[in-house]
Amino acid sequence: MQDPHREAELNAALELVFHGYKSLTARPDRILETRGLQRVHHRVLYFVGRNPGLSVGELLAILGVTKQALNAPLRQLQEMRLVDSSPSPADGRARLLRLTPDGIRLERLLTGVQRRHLERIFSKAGSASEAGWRHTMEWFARDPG
Amino acid sequence: MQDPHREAELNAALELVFHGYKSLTARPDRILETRGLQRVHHRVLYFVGRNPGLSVGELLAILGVTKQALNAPLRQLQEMRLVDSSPSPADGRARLLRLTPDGIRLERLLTGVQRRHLERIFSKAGSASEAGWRHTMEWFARDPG
DNA sequence: TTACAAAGTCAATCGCATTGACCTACATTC
DNA sequence: GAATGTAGGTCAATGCGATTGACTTTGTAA
Repeated sequence: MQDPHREAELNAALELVFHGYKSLTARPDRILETRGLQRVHHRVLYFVGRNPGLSVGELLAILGVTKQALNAPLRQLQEMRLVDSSPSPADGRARLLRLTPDGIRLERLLTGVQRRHLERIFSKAGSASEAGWRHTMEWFARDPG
Repeated sequence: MQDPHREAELNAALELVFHGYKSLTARPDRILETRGLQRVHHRVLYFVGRNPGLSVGELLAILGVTKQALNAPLRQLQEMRLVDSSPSPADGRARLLRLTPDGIRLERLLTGVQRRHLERIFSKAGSASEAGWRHTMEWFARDPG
């Protein structure tokens, strides 16, 4: 990092990443708050919504948290009738998770806000820039850090 | 969001943002941990490093936290001789913050890891994709959410 | 039958933030 | 010069999301 101009460009890029993350979660967080829920509940709703019928253990692996961390929020979502669990026919120990109709509605509301936000940004940036954005972001997944 | 294919693309984009944020902080966090420091300390070092001589109140505004939240980490950084504060000549109430030589070294280590990470990704993606990425990300700053 | 695996729960602790209250030092205004 | 206001610092209580550790129940598999 000899070039001070390049260094400034990379600093700006860093701030763009942090700002992007923050602005994508701000709106859903406000909606969650009105229902007494937090970010973790959205994450659960999102992944259960994308993977209906997944087990608790699979969800833990996706979220990368301990079962103790998941316990309270998941129980709360079940008490609120947003998530439903039933024993697996294949393995009676495993509980398979799915969203209830209310859970589907809330998940669509929360994630919909985020998708519309991204859609708005992509449409302003243009499809060529979107392709470059996507191509760049995909390299993150290939870089262990 | 009628088009299921577009919806899946936007979901993928959402996950890319979250993953990018996580992977950019993972390495610095490991370095911080070896010194008994956390994310908040890096944020302070970064902004003091970019804006030497800024006041505590200005730093609070940039970070968007309360003075109580900043108090402990800032004191710790001063005790570790990474940040230095001195009364403003213009206004004796205000404390102006700057990094010490050790603070500059640690800040360059932490942020350097992140810049090299981004640089690696940009060089793999290519400069056209980088331009599209940047152009897209800049729209986040213009969108109130 | 014995051993292992999936899930759930209780307790203690930590990190990072909040609000509220209060203090000192210094500046500004009247 | 006195009163008021501002910058900063600190203590206490609290919330939330996470951790590790220990233990139980239920069901599967060797």
